[in-house]
Amino acid sequence: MKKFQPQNFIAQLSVDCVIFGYKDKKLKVLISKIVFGNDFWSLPGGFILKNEGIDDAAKRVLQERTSLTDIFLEQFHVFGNTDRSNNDLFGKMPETNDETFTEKGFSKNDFEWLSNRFVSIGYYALVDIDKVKPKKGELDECVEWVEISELPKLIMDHNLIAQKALLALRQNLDQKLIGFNLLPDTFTMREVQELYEAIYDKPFARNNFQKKILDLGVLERLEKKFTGAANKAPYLYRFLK
Amino acid sequence: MKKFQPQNFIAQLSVDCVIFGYKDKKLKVLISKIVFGNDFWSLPGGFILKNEGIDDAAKRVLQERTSLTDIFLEQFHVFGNTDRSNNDLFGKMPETNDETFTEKGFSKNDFEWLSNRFVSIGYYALVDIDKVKPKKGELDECVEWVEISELPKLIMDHNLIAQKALLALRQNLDQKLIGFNLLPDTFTMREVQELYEAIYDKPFARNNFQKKILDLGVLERLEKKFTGAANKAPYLYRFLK
DNA sequence: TCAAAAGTGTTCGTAGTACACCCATGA
DNA sequence: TCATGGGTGTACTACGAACACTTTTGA
Repeated sequence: MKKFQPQNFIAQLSVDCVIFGYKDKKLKVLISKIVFGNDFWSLPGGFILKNEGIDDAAKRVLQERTSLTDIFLEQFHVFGNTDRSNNDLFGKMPETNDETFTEKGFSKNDFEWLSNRFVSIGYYALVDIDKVKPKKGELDECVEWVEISELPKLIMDHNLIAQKALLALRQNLDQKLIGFNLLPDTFTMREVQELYEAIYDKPFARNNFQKKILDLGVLERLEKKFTGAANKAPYLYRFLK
Repeated sequence: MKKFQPQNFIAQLSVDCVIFGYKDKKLKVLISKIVFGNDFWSLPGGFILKNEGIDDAAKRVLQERTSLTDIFLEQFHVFGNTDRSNNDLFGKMPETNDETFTEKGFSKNDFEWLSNRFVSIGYYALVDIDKVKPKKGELDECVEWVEISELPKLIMDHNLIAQKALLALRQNLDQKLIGFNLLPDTFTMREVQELYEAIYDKPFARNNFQKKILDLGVLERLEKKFTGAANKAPYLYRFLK
């Protein structure tokens, strides 16, 4: 079994990922409960190998949790306040509870390394939630999708990171046409609209929204989707390119 | 005299600043010739103290070069490819030319530290160029204002960093009203327009530009400025807040 | 025949663009 | 009186917002 080896990583520099998914008309974020302590939740994060690009490090973190390659991924902000340390969480642990961390294959040195102050590069990722089977990482107890508006208290400034990620997503959604990464391969116009409403947390006018999206010229209209409901069947669309 | 002490800094993490100034209708960037080697130019950069926020580190780098506090400053991108190292520049130097670096107060260890691979946080800053007396930093031979379109070859990916900074500046100019940081306290509308034209590298229609800027509601109209030229005297403006 | 939801068209107001005109200034 | 550059007004266009109307579907 592979062990966590801090000496392979750049010290005091980390990557934290805000992985967005969309389900049941809700925008969700993947969070993980960390393996030490009780009920500490965090964003999926990781460290950067000494000979690894930062984007590659983020991809590795994502792949570890989602098993997906080829994910839309973008850095959006660096968090570098001096109070960014896990000292409270990790630092005191060796004295208080020696057996819990040694039995999990971590040494005192590992804890000291982890309890340093870290500068963290924030990434956000957009995934088709149905293609993901969440998988826990090396330092995770478990991982879970949580609605963005119902995030629990996360460690350090991770709640702030998630908020900033949402703002970055909103800013880039229109100009970069990245929202379709959150949808399945085919979808109705209503589904696109509900996605946008979930992201911006505000309603859009149906007809104007349809016009705006179609005018982008990036959707292909496919056959109609008969839902069995007593109303006109909507078209299915596919994202081009 | 204070000596460069790598052990005080976070390893493999740096800050690079693109300091924008405006003069003679040209957008300029402050670059520095580094103290080692021949004719190696770089963006003003520095490192982050182990107990220093990243914004504070960038401020320190700026203050070192410009003697200004209270500068508009914003991170815009992290550069973290694996090929980001000064190995070519610093790594071979100890063997080839021992006396040049020791006489300047640097040790072999310093060079090894510097020749590592670095992840660098890019900041851009906007200053009133007339308020700046460029001052060289600890690792600088000299510093100089250079027109952005006439930058020489810089070390590593610093040319790319400067280009990305310009794009970030353009993106934020309108929505954040930051351009006035580049101008003196009072200015004419023509000067604002010429600044915008320098930044976007394209002409604007005079009347529409005036309307757009005044509609922002952030300028105060002062007395007229009589230049002695044979034409109507323009108003002077001041940026509010 | 009806309700529900989809698709499409029309109008209105605003913001940006292009064009035109007048004014102040000093030679 | 003239050239130069500054200030302002008007018409055209594009885009989004608000409103209205028609069509399809299965009960």
